[in-house]
Amino acid sequence: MRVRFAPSPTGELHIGGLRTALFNLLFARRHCGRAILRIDDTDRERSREEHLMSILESFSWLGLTFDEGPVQGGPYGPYRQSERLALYRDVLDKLVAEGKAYPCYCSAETLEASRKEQLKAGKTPRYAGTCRHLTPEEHAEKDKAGIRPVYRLKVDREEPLVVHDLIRGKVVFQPDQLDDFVIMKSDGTPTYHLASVIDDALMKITHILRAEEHLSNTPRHVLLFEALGTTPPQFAHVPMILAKDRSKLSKRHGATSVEAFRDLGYLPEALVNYSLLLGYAPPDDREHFHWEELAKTFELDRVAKHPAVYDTDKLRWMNAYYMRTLPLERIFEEARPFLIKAGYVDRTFTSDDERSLTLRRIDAVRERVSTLLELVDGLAYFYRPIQSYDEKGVRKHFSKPDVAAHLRRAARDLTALTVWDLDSTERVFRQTIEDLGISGGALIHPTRLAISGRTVGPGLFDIMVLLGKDETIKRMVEAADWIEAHSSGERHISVEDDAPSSS
RNA sequence: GGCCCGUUGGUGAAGUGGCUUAACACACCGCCCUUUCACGGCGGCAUUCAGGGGUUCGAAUCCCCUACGGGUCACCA
Repeated sequence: MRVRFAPSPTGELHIGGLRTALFNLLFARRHCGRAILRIDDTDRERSREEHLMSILESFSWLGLTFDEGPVQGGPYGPYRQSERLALYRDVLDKLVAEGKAYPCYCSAETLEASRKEQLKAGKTPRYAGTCRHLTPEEHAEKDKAGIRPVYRLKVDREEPLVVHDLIRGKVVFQPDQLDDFVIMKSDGTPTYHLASVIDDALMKITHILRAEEHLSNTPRHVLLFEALGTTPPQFAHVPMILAKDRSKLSKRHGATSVEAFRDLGYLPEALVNYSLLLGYAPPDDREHFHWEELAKTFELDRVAKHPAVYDTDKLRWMNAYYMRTLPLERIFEEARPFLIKAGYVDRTFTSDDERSLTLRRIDAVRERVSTLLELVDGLAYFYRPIQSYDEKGVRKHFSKPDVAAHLRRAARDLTALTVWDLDSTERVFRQTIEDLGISGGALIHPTRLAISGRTVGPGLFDIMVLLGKDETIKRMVEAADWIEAHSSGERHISVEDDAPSSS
């Protein structure tokens, strides 16, 4: 059992491509077969080396590996079609010699005109077969005139062509829909149809799992396999992925490639796991799993026939799950480039202490964010002075009469501490609250705002410990200064007091 | 326009003739937990399976038609 995923390097790895690749990998694992990665780069104009690199990098980042492919090689290489061009020529020559293919000199304009006409008449555009019966003399004449021909496959099918799709069931195509299609372009490179079929045959592919957009191409491929004297493999066409408005997912909908989601701070585990939930229903209610785990029970008949809408809300939820459950080191590894970019950490840590402190800070913040980008944001106040205090927080927590004094008092009490940990900070802080005779919230909330600038975040004492004694006290005093500086003049804002006030 | 595929809630979906007064998850709305946020827990959210006809004792599940959505008709893959 052999399957292949065959992207063309004309762009980054698309989110739909990822899922198709995943299904191939799953299917191969399930049946102890081999998964092949093949690069279909016969389009000289649009194929780019950088895109190939980007696709390979995406797979490696996702932790997905194929059994054979351009990087690891294999017995059926090379795995880039651009390196197999001679092969296709040989096959074409053979087809021509056998009378199964012929050169066509029709101009693009003529063909286009004919196509338009047929379309207008409500018919399926088909090639008229003009060049089919050209004599050798006429060939020579055209060649001499410098016309570079394309080659077409001679199609004489009269019976309906039936495809037994493993996902869709029986699909019938009528012979009047088929025509002599182009298999070799005038520049000597094969069309997708030719190259793909030759390689699938040569690479002994047994099952083709690909996107639904290829369903209509399948009859052509079956015809080619037959012309080659090979039995066609089995086909399975997976449904497409749509955007929220039910149209085809495109750039205007935001991120559509693996790379783009990576830049937005999504984790490979989440991207892969979520992709698997689209158009596929695991046998049980579990939603979190590694793809290799799902492979154990993977069945094509559980793949949906209808397209699915990509729901980034659910992706976020999935990502948040992995943010808080993956090993801390894993999160750190993925967060690192983001932290460096933000300037919070160096490429190389100056000390182990600094590294472990960063790890602890990440651990405190990660369970309340959904993406790595949000993680970086949630870490900001540990690495940067406070830019501003949350506005709503100021109204709510900085406007009460004695806050500044309370903050100073708490700062002073904390200064006495020699051991700066969770227990001691909380003990002293609670004592201050008691001494002041106020409610816990009346001091906790202003302090949180003072040292983080925010009203939300990890537990207050966690923040204190992770921020360090000096910085904590400094920020409390600064906040007290700030409050006093901003409370002069008209300061009769009556604030809705939800915390029971002092006695 | 021809051909092909599809249609269960805002979204992903379970469901393959009676066990369904349609699972589960995301989102949303309440409540609880909590110094905040998040996590977690509990509850609410489709009188109905695009619409209409049939078949059947019985249909979301089988058949037909209509509507809608998508794919494809390239010297792109």
